Amino acid sequence: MSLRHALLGLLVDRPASGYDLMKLFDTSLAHVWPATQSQVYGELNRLAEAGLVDVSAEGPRRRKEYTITGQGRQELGSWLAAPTQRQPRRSELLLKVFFLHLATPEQTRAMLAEREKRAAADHERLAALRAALESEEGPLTVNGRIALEYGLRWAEMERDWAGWAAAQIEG
Amino acid sequence: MSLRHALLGLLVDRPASGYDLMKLFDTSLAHVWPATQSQVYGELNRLAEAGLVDVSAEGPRRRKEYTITGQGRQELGSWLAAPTQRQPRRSELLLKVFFLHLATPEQTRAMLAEREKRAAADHERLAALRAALESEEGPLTVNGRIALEYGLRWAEMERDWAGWAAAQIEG
DNA sequence: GAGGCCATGTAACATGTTACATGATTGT
DNA sequence: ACAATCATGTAACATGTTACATGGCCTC
Repeated sequence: MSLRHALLGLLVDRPASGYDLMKLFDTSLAHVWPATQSQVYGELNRLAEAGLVDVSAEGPRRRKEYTITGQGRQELGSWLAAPTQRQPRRSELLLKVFFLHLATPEQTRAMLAEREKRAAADHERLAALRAALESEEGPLTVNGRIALEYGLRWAEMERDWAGWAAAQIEG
Repeated sequence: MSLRHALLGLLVDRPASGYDLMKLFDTSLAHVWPATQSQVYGELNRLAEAGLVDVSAEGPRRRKEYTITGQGRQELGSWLAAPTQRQPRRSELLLKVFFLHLATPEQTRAMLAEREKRAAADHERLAALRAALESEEGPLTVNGRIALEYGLRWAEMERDWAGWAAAQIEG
């Protein structure tokens, strides 16, 4: 149900239409919580039905502008305060690791090397981004920096793990 | 489509019924690729229809025993060799981080502290498991150790990140 | 007047969850 | 005979993806 909270969170800043929100999903939220058009428009209707947002204005081209309600803010607040499960419960990578004995050592090492390469590339990309952000000011970038750091540390972890894992493979 | 590959992988070892496979999902694959009964039975029927498995025997209580076919092995092999995307594309944690400015510094620090605590607990649990596994022998545990190490490093990363992030919050 | 952007939606499909339905066989 | 376990499935719902449908408005 987090698409719902993502929409509510975006609507706190200012009222917006589904179209506006879609653009925000495609830009700022693209790497954190991607969403499709159908999802956004559908969820906005459900949100309005549930009283968490209101249609505050109608504009040209059937434009509907949504505003978050008090009930919506409350829902968002309790979501933010609630603890979050750690987890991608399903990992295709680890599933492959589970079946490693079904491939040759060469195949396995190649797979892990590929993974290491990708993680290293991601790490470099994010490190460059962090360097670029360091010169910028403003409280708006604090969140971004914290999220970025997560991605950076994760890529680093995975890169190192893949290297270590390849060394464990015998033969 | 990885449920399909998980089933094929399990069937390489030996033929099995849906019931047998469910038990394997609940034990060995529980943390890597959980699956429900409905999914397993449904996918097995689809797999048989696609010719990737055969019903090799029928037993008491309508038991159907499935065996992987040559085509099934081929499908499994190419899946194992193919590169895997890095990714949980959606992260509820990072979504909350994105909206951190909507909560008070106290709430934010509490949320991050909770996360740190959970990651630390997971880390300890896995470290104990690794220690227990160290005394065991056999090539069957190599995979398990590699997967375990991933979880361990991830928990460590998250624990440290949460501590660092909490320190970034002002006020 | 034509092309591009604004704007909202529906339909079909894939995957996964939860709950329910049904019954056979085995061991005590 | 009764309970536990074996065994397979269906139905309803939630979430997400892809493709398609429809049309208004603005600028050149």
